[in-house]
Amino acid sequence: MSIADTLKNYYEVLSKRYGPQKWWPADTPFEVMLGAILTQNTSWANVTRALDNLKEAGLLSPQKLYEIDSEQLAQLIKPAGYFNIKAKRLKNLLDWLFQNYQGSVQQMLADDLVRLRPSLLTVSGIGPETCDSILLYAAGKPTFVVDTYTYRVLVRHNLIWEDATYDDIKALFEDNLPEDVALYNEYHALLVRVGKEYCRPEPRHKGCPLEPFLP
DNA sequence: TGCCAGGCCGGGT
DNA sequence: ACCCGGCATGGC
Repeated sequence: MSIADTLKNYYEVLSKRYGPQKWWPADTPFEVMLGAILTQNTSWANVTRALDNLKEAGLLSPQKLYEIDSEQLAQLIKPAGYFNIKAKRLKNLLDWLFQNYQGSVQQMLADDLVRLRPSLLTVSGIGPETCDSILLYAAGKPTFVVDTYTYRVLVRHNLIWEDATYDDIKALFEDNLPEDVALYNEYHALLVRVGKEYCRPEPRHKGCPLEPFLP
């Protein structure tokens, strides 16, 4: 069976087992952007507290966050952890948004993926996963998001070697699936879902069968 | 109680 | 080109 068929079958099995995942959990594209940084190596429950603080303070707008000072921002996002560094990273993102798009999320969303991605990756604090999360879930661009669960699930199925890079894994999906935003959206969410349940950090489960994928 | 969570950076080899 | 320590809160 081809890789394309295998990936398609994985998707079907996961989709039938878990149903629609309804990602990304946010009200606006801008909120997705903030959440993408806040959730770096952090549980989503802690991120929602930080976002609630910002929402209560009436700061869920580019202009407001651009104007607030980093120390004050850090205190508000404290529940998300790494609050000092994440406050700076949010500021870096806002600086980028104002320098390139006059602070307009709508302008940014309208830009092309091929221009947007390299540009966003120059922002300090935005690595490949955060970048692709913003592009897929906020901007609706066809770019596959890879995360630690994606890696673990694929390794467990011997679909990649342990030394596979982010770009290797991203290309595996993009080269073997139709370029479909809705599919990329749901597939990543499902990989996170199954990964949380079955793929604890190695080597604890090394060699264990990944039950949802068994015939 | 320690381990883990929807990573990334910067300095050292 | 890798490798690793640091960053930090909250749940189980």
